[in-house]
Amino acid sequence: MGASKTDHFTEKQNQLAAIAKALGHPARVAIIEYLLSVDSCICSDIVNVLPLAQPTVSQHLKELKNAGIIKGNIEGNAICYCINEETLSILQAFFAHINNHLQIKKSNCC
Amino acid sequence: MGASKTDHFTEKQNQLAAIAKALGHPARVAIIEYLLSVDSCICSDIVNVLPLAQPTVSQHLKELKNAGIIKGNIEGNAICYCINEETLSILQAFFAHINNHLQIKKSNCC
DNA sequence: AATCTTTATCGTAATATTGCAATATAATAA
DNA sequence: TTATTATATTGCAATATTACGATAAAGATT
Repeated sequence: MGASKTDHFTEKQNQLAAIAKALGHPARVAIIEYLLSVDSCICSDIVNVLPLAQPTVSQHLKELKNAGIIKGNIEGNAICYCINEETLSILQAFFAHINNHLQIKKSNCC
Repeated sequence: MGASKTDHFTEKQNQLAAIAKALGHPARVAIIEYLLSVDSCICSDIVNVLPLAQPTVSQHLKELKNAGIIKGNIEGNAICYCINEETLSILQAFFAHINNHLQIKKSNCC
């Protein structure tokens, strides 16, 4: 088929997968890292930083925005992008949950 | 094109993206959650738990294994899968890094 | 107004992913 | 040996992703 069977999974599972998926491209990781490295969150030169054409960068930004990982405000001529902590905290909570379980189990069969 | 331009990004960025990508499917999130819920890591019935055909589950397990998120040992007739903490800790470190930077900045322009 | 700058959208080609039936492999049980 | 059980592989169809040139949209500058 090609389409994921999202209906058969829980909302939480789909939500986690969607966030992880949005981070699942080096360009989008690079965008996040760049947003972190810049003092302000005005990022009008993000295209010049990435080794990709402007429409491609725009597409990646759109996906990060759709996943709720970044927020974008119109700031005159440019767009002001910054990281949405709330969304990333969902993934963080997932990892905390994993760690918690692994510590309880400590099953070293592998 | 369709292929990601991995050459133009750092190894770290590609590594983070690969791990996130592997988690970027609800079935694979469900597999991780199931591995956590089971006391032992002998998971011979993982196919019955997921709403997908056996070859599809096998494919998802392969991807998690390729990304280093799970480890699998042959255990007689079945396969013993369990979570690889090391790999997930890479993503955790990334999030810790993000949080650290966001706390330093506290730029609320969005 | 005319131009520049920045970002978004459209269209399209190349490639990747998802899912499953059919089949293969390999260890166990009868 | 002949099932049985558990997992992997192959092949293929449907769909999604990635990338970019061309073009559009919208505010800023001259």
